[in-house]
Amino acid sequence: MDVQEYTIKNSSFEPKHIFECGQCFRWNKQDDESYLGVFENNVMSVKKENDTIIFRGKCAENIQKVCKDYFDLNRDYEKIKNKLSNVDDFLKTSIEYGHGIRILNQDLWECIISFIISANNNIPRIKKIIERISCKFGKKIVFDDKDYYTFPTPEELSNATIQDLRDLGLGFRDVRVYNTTKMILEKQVDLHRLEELNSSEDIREELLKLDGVGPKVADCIMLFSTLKRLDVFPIDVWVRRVMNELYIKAEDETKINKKEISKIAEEKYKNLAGIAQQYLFYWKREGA
DNA sequence: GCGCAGGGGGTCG
DNA sequence: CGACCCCCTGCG
Repeated sequence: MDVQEYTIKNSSFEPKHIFECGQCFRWNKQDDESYLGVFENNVMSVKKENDTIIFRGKCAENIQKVCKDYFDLNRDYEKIKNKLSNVDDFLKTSIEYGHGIRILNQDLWECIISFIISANNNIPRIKKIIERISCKFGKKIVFDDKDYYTFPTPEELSNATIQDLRDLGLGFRDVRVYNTTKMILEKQVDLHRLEELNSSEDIREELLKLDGVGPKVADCIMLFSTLKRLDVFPIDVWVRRVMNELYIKAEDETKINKKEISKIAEEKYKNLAGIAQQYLFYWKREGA
């Protein structure tokens, strides 16, 4: 397909907030402040000019449909923000700071592998590893005379040996990615069935079977992928830090029980805990 | 500038 | 609870 364009006006859409709140790894800021990314079989540029969002890209389907799905455009974030702002002033402040955040509907498989790679790792390196995996095992898409590469399908990634993965810089995560790819390909964990499960607990239980997927990674996968479990509350070092500062105030935050944090999140944020997490995370990491 | 510790979106045994 | 591969970052 050719290059397509689509524009919208939306008060809850800020490219910087969306792409730098830590949910995705393949969007990069360009010189003109736009963001360029590859997702599924699409390459896209997203630019905000005044109050208009301009999407321009090479898409496998109609760009409007692609954007609505991926950017979660049918969800009313104004309503969500109003609701969460009433919880307390901390959250209200963080929402004002990251008012343009949206939780993307990312490909489940890509999310699984990406967050396995994120374990005990830093973001610049995570991004580079994912880029190298895509270049080596994904499919090429040409956009504006430049080459881009899709994230490989399970079949495509199954061509990688453990040594291939090690050479791409995965470190000790090579075996985890290798095993998980195999498990998914052999349907020891069936991703299609996962989409049909109702309770987050049931989904988490399945995801935890995958090598390299622990509680934190499982929660990220559930929140940031098409599984869209907005009720889960991934707890990493940053969230632990901010929750301690705001509510718990323990001397040594590393000693806080995760259950204590989960309980507070559930009580305060209820079924929107995951979105609240993103506002808090972004606020803490970027700003305050 | 360069070299060297410190530590990172956690998970596993 | 310690190790884990790599390398990104900060400081001397």
